[in-house]
Amino acid sequence: MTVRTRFAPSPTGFLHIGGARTALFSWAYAKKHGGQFILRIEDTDVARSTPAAVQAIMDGMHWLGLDYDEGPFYQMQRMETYKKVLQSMLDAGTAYYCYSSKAELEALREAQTLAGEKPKYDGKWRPEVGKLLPAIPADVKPVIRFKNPQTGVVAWDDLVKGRIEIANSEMDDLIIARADGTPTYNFCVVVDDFEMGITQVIRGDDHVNNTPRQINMLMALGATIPQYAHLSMILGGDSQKLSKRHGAVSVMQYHEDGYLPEAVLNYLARLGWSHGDAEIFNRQQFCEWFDLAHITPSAAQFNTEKLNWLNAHYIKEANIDALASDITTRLASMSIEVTLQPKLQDVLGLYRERANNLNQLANDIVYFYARPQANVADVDKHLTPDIKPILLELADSLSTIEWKAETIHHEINELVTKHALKFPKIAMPLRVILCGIAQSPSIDQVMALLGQQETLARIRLALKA
RNA sequence: GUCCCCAUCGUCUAGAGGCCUAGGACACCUCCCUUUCACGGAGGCGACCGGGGUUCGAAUCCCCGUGGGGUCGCCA
Repeated sequence: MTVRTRFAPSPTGFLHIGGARTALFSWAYAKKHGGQFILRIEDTDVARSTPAAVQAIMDGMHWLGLDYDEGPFYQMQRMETYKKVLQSMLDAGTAYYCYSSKAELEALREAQTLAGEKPKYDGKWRPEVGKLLPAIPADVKPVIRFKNPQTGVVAWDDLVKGRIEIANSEMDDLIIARADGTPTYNFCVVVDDFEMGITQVIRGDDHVNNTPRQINMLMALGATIPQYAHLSMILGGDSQKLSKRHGAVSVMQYHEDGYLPEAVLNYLARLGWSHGDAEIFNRQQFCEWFDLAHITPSAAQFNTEKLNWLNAHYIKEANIDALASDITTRLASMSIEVTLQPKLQDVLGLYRERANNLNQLANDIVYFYARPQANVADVDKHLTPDIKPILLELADSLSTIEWKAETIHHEINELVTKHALKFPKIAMPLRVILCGIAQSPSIDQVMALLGQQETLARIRLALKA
């Protein structure tokens, strides 16, 4: 049987880190087994679903490179199917109409909670042999409930958590169609997973409690039960649950924040899954290695430091032209236009090893394309009066040499020797003048890239002030 | 409260009864490299939640406790 997995988000917001990981694992599992990965949009909550959210989810998946083989399927476009199945269950007696009103149900719940009981539907309208049902109230539109078995247990071997058993007595008859006739989540999932031939349901931990109900419905429909794998949740850096209100951000936010998709993907893969001591692996390698057996059943805390480390790695590895293109965009958003000289690729060659973030990288190299505002503290510390004449001397000698890092280095060394100084005594003020701050790569290489004319101009301008 | 799930360094994790004096990675600390800051290299610090069992032997299996989380919607 070919593997078929799905990612089934509800379009009520962006694709956040937890959803992205669920999608990633489902996708990888399908890839690993040569199967199909299906995208299904669960939009039956009409009030909260938006097209913008659908787009945001697809954007996030695209950025991470999670392509789907089928879909997107929209549940709202599958109403006919659901209605048909609903009717068949009604006919088969595995579902029934319930005329308890919302208010009635609410009162029931309240009373049960007050009595310290687990809130459950009381089965008022559940048909039983020999049971007399109440008179149908004229003013209530009925919902449809699934007739859940009342005895025995539902069990499945969760691919992540192992065997899970839940007693049917713990469950009540859930509503599968609202009073307006529209089907509800648990029902749609069951019908879709069945009809789409899903073989492995890989989803969040929060669905564990839905699983026995879904299995019961699947059985009522005579369907084969898929395998289930429940992924534990991702916690924020403060070990608190990630939610819209607390720390959950769109995966696209990571793009904006200067992360490479390769880094985010690698990081997410390693969060709750492992392959021995492997830490760094690309998309393809991950697909080859991925298995459900090595997923951790416990929750994992998000750690930005490690993401940064991976990001640094992928920045070093990135194709230089692709990197240049990305950085050009980021510089443009700072109103910095990249000129032909110095060549951005060369500048990045000098700087990429020092960066763990694309925004930081862009920010660090701005001075190549715009004269920097020198940091005052650095000026005071390094551009001391005694060094100014020597720098002027340097500017003069530099004006006649062949412009290469080696020759520049040679000239500085000459001066260092002549005045019996240490190299940094000259290098540091040069950094301040040329870069605006006292930290930079090798100063001769910086000068070589910056160009003779611009370098000398900046030095002379600074000394005049 | 109910039911369900989870529990190894600060964090992510390896670990399928002896290979564990518990391994790797991030972070942190020290040293080296060095022209500053990074990068890189070499070291270091640092954990099996507690208690009972089972076993010749338990991080690993079982039970209890504790702690954390999820769930109990005409939301998904």
